[in-house]
Amino acid sequence: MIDVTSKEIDKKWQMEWSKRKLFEPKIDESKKKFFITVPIPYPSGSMHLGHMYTWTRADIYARFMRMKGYNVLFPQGFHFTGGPIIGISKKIEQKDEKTLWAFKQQGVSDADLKLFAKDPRLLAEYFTESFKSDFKAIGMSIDWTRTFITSYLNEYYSRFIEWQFNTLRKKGLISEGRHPVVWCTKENTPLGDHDRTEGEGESPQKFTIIKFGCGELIFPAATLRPETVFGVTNIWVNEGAKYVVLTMPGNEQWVVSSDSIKKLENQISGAVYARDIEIKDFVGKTVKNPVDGSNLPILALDSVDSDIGTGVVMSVPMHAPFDFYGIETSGKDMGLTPKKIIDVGNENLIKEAINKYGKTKDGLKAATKYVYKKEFDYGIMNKNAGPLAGMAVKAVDEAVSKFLEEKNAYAEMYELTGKVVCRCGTRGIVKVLDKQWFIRYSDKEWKAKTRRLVKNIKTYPEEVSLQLLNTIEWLEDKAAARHGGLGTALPWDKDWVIEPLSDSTIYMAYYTIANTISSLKPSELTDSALDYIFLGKEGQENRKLEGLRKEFLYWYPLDMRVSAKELLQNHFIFFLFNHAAIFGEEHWPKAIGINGWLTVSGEKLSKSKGATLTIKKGLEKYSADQLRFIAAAGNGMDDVEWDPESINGFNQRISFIEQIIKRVPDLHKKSALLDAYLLSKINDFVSKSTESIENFRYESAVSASLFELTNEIKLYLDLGGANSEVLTICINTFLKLNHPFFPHITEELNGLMQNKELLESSDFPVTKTENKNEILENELKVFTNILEDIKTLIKLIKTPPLKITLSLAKKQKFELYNKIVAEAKKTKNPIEIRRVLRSSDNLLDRLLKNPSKIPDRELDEETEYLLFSELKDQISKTFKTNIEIKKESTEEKAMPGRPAIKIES
RNA sequence: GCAGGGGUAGCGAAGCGGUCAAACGCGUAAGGCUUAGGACCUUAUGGCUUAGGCCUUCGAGGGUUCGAAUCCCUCCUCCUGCACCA
Repeated sequence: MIDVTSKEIDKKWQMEWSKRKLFEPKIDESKKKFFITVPIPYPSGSMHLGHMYTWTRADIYARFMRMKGYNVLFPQGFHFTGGPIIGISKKIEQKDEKTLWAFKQQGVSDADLKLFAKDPRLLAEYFTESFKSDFKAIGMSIDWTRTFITSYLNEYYSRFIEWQFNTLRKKGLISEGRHPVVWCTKENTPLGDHDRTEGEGESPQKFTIIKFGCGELIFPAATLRPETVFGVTNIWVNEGAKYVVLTMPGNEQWVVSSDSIKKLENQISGAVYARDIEIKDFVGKTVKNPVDGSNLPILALDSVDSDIGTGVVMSVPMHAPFDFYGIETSGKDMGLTPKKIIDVGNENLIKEAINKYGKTKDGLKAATKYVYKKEFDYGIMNKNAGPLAGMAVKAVDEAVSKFLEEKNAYAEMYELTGKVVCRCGTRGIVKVLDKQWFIRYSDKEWKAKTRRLVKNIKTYPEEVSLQLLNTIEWLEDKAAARHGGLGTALPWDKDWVIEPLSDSTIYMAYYTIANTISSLKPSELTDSALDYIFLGKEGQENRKLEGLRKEFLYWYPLDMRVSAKELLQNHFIFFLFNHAAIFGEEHWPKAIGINGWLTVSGEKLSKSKGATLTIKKGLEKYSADQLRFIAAAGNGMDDVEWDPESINGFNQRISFIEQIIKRVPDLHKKSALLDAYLLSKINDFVSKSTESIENFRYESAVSASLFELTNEIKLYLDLGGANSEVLTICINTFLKLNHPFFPHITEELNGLMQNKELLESSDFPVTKTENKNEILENELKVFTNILEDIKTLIKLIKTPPLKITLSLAKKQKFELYNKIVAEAKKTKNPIEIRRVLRSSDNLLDRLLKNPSKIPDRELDEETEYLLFSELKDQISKTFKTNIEIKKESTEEKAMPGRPAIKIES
């Protein structure tokens, strides 16, 4: 018996493939090429089952295409670019317990940890090697001659990235500008989601500042709804808060809450603290409304949050519940006259909202949300709104800022959508980075080009394409560089390092030359040399570059890129954009395959969670193929649950096949119809399996090739089939169909079959239409149904049967039956069928009685009879009794596909 | 909030207008084999029946159709992404 969990078998075949260099393809003009990749992983920890899920999916495709006769390239590099490796190294140095625990879980020794603390590069290299050995151990058919790492640690790669950015810049797709980021003022770094203890997902939101003059001073009110300035009645401040004066560009003196100093200083260059003021002194004074020059009182209101915006708020009671309520309480006796400036077809919107949600803080918040949404969606500016009158609120944005600018009353600032706290404990703010390099993904022409690319790409599953197109719509400029972290410096501004999502967009092209590039010195890899290799720009031809150019032309474009869904709207979209910008249309990628996440007992495998389910640990318990059975867990983008118990099913099928292989030489019985049936039926599994693999539906593929196919062989044997020729065909088909999924064990069984050729070098099975016999398949189904029926009947009778008579329906009945079938293939509407057939036969009534059970499978009287006759002895044996098969029976109950059963006991 | 994808038996997962009580797998139960366990084999696994039958289900509620898990509308709920983070 083969030990299914054996690692020996894994190693044996891995060595065999490697010895024959089956995964190190060379240019071969006689073969069609197929180039497939998975995004480069970041080697900051061990590979876990979640990784394996994705890579196995790619490997299966690679092996499948290889068997289909393609010259397949499946390379794998590693991403060193970014901050975390350095961060982790630091944490180890600081002896952070969580980090140390996670690495010890992964089997890292204390000595190695010491090295990691000293040099982050050693950490990355350690896990690169760890990934590589895991990839090998689970049988990835990767070409390791083309592996590489990114960042300045690889001069060749850095040159490649410099070339990419120079090229983008020449095309006008790089720009310099201002950019708001969430920022920690203590650590002086941007706060990504992962750097926060609170406020994940919160982002900068633009506020308009409207400047209200008060003598020499300005009260800047921050608002999300500048159009309501036409309905402003007063200004709110919070008497309990501290206020200060800031000197702004143009020597303006702004009165703002002290909480907003840092924000404004970080956002508006030139903003400087001038002095403290006592806000109480201003309550009761007036400011000028920039819109019409009218005087508005400054009033105090407790609910004004000095921490949001500037701490100065304009009050628009008819359109803001807080203000409405504020006027009712604090501004009662001021004689203010609220003005309505937006019509939504409901005069009492604001009152109703407040009544509905209540006057508590939360109630007013909800009411605000409600009112804002209604007014934004349906509101029209009315005649009180000056130059905006008649415009939809939705469309008013540009006009209002222009209007305010003309009055010199406009400024802007950013506020967070919610509270953010850095890991260091500091409250996060929005900072506007003045000089930042962007990739201009907002560029209209570029978007159009990328849209065209996406429309021509094949995606699995199909919905991915829609998602990509939608992402193109909202995508904005992306900051492409930062300070610190590993990477490649911007070629024209060496202070900046190109950030990780931007230096990993076109490296698939680099694979094509990664194995031969060392024939050059990095310095020989000039922009014009790269222009020649990748873009075919003339003038740089020389013998050394010729070979690289050839490699690129042979392997590119990329035929398939595989990954999990979380990369879709970031990495993938950039990958597509950059290809559209840099490469000729003939080198645009062809297809994308996206999968969901692997969950284990309902939880997804993240880096921290994955620490306990590493490949290494998996391999202690299971063989590579048993683990690869993971890939059979799902079909589309949904998350899939991996149940280790299901491996039992895999083991069973493998040992079943092994047993059959051992028995085959002794089986020499021929059964005309049964043999023909199996050869016909096997086509179903070949086509289902092929189609499913092609569409990345591995669940379905394995279901067909591993389970349904063996079930069919079982049935064949149970019915007395014993033809070694037929079984040999079946087993060979089984091995080939399953080889992409379970390459090791199938090679082993293939050896047991004494086949000379490795499966890895064999052809993938194709359907043999000449063997297809649908009527026979239908009739066999009839037969197995009858067996079931007899079984239940015998159970009912409770005494052993003496004789069973099976009476087959008359030929005329079959004819009418098949007429119905022919009609049912067009429509199953019983009224229609009846109209066409117009027979008074009561068989018609019976068959059409239940519309959902109208037969649609063709049957044949002769075949039915021959099949039952051929298998007659088998029935006798099963039920230990005599069987009589009657043809052309007058038995009323006998129906086509449903012989009448008579049991004598 | 915006965009995309889901919600089917104890679990995983097919089906995407008509033999659907629901493929396939796991699990569970009974029986066989075995000294025993495991493995393996057989049978069962929505309900009610018991001469090959019927009924009810596919997140909830409506609608279209001779016919809907499948198409349309509303709602509930879960997953993913939303950018300087790999």
